[in-house]
Amino acid sequence: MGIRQSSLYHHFKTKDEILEDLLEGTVSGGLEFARAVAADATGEAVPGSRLHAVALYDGRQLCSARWNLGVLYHLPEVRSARFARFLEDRDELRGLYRTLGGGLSAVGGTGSPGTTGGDFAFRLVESLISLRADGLVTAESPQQAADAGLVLCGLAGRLPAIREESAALIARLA
Amino acid sequence: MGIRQSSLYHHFKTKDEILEDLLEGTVSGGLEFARAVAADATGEAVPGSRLHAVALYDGRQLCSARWNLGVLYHLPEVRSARFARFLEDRDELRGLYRTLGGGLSAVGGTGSPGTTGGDFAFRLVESLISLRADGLVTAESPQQAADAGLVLCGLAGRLPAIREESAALIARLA
DNA sequence: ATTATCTATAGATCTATAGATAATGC
DNA sequence: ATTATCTATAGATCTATAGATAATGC
Repeated sequence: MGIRQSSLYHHFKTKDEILEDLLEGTVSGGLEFARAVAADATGEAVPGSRLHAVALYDGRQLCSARWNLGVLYHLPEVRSARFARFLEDRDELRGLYRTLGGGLSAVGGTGSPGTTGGDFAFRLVESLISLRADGLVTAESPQQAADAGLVLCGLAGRLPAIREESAALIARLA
Repeated sequence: MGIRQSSLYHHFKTKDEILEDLLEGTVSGGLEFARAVAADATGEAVPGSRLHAVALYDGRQLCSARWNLGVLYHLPEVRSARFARFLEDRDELRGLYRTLGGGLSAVGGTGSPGTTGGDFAFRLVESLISLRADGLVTAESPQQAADAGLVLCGLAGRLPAIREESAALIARLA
């Protein structure tokens, strides 16, 4: 038995404040890493390596964190203004996926402005939350999700080189 | 103002029974269609067309249903035995995605037994729930999700033909 | 001395029932 | 006559506070 329910109110004013903290913890690490990758002057030798690194780092975090807190994303109260900070951070992260994905997509055919490969990569990484809730996550799940995201950017052919540079980026910037 | 909270208990015994009904409604249509597609003796002229049809039908349903009830999937009580029926149905649907996907994947390289294209298609379709919760669904979202699933089955090259046969399957079997 | 936990509980909210009232279908 | 809704509310559960007790750091 850990701590009593009421003792939490010594550290937090309200239940929403606890929730905000938990939610923030699910994005802060990934966002910080994504910012570092995007800001890195070295860039990437193989296009897509940076997106892959961000997706892999983020996915690993979602799968290995003590609790599967991504399941909280769908609580109705989360869409209220009180959680603006979390929502903005998650939105910034989505934007970085989009940017690093280069705005291209292997889907959609000709000139559809719609969903980019970066968007799909973001969604595939977040789908690890459901996979984990279903008890289906394996050690390879984050890697496979990141790989799939890159395939949807139309970069299937360069996956081996991308994986290599992605691993190096994580080693250097994480 | 619709109906009073207490009036619901004329139709349902408990709150969990209401929840079970709502959850069931999110899978029953898609599952029924997927069963029909899988059982259809005609088969498919182009591999992947049936998976595409199932994904498209399912995704449209998730995006156009009156309420975005997929957000209920992550409620903690849903993983309890009381909701076995819903969980089994959703699992059967996942299995049909896998079967129709042919067990192949455009990711994973050589001989990894892991995630198949069908699994990814299932996850991409369910990611429409989060997309809708974020207010980002457009008219093309279900089509793009289905297309992306097929790309992850390694069938990007045959997408135009697949789209065509998928549409015909939906027209015939839905 | 300060910070963190505990027990106990007030007040708010949620779930489900009872019984009255309204609507529907022979 | 049966089925569906409503109001009112009992009892359960949840949120947050008060005040006592324990742990920590000078």
